[in-house]
Amino acid sequence: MAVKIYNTLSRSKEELKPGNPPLVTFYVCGPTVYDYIHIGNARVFIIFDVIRRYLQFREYDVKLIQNYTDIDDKMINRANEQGLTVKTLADQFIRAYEEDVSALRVRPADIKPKATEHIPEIIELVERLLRNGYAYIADGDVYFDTASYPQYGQLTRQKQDELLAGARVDPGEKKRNPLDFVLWKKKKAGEPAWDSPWGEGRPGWHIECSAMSMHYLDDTLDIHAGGADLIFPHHENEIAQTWGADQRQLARYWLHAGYLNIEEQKMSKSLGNVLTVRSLIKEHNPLDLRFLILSAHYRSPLNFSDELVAQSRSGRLRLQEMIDNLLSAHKSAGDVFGENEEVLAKALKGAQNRFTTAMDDDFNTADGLGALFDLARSCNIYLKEAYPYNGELLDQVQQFYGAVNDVFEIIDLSAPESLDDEIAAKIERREQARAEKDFATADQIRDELLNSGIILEDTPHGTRWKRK
RNA sequence: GGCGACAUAGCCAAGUGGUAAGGCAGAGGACUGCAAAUCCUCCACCCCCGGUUCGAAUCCGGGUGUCGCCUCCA
Repeated sequence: MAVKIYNTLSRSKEELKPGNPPLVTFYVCGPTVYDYIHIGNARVFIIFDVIRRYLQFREYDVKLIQNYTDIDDKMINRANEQGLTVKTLADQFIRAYEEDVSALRVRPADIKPKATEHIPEIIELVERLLRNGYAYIADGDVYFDTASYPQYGQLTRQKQDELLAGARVDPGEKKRNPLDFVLWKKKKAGEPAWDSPWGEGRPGWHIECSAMSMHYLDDTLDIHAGGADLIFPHHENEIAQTWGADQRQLARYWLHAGYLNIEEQKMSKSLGNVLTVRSLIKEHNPLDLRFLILSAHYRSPLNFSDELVAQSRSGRLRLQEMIDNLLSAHKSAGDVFGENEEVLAKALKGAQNRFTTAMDDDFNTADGLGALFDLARSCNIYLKEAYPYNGELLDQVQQFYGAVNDVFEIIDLSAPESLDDEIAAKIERREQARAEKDFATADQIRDELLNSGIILEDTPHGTRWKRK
């Protein structure tokens, strides 16, 4: 069995065949750090985080690069608005990005390059493009000459003349052809700039990803990923640049995450419905947000609303509850192995297979979740029917959820904390009262504990507690 | 105008030829001193019309609808 991924370039699912297995080189287009990230951005970073983790689960050695775009028009405009230097703005929002994304349990990339720290590589790449005849200089700007690259449009699946129909040239640009795009932008007054063979200026947006991925990985990338809106022009342009420089493809597999809508509407500033991660994590558990994002296939459009977060939370808590029960069941585990154990062992095996099959098939996280819920039911039945429990089997189930959670990270697997003596004594006293059928006292203690955030649940095998 | 995606129960959603996973919500029941949790049962003629096939949610054709890209955008 192999991992299959949908390649935007071929518009079909392909078996993942990395250039140098078990290494998988993986480049994700990172944020332009001019503002806080929103939930749409978060979807992209979460899903590629999960894909990265799944590849690791499948024992690939993943090397993840994710850049920061810290110089471009948006950066300059925002810095001017706020009276900051571009550098200060970038530092501020790189920090904010890292805080937000870490709250969402997205693990940091292995390499996090910044455009401004790779100007020499960018200049070198532009020079190569000029040398190879894929670019031209126009009054201090350098443009990629799309006419010199007949395959231009391959990722978008559009012929150049078709693309041309909607293209537009900004006043002040000196392109030969509307499809041409800027590689190096001549300095305007008050803008940050670097010296180059073509005079002072700064890199165009698309060139940085090509330059940095070529710098850190001198071979074709295995996977290049980003949001669906990056297909054109960003990724199309990256492909063209890399080919122009080296006559090779930038990446083998192109992955694109679908859009996230807010209440059925596109998120946009004009609609005023941009939801930042920063504000969302104040009211929602980040694990609920992860669960919501994983509940749909990553290429499908996904809607976002408070109701959907609530649905996700209820479902997620069902898994969390089961895990909590599982952890506390260990206390009374033995080593009997009978019919109940057989049933659960079989369910475990089924879930393991189904999870891997689902995820192997272009990262079908929704089906993967289905596998987790099916097993959860089997576990609940086991915990109800079989007693004493089989410790080894419980371990195996727990390990599976641990491994899977290492990919999805939607539940909290930390060992139950211990109670302080005072509370433990209260629980003890309540047990005593219940044994004597003094339910008034028992209920009073339960209420007391509830007020201090402890929920009690009576099971046939003793009383369990959990935090509210 | 060009290119493309999608349409499955109240809601979310999987399922690419063999009589519809899973979750949320809802109804009934079991368990419980009560509660919580849990379990059991119930809840879909897969947008429409044709076609291919022994057999289609799944393939083909034609509709209808929603959305996206072609312009900065995750």
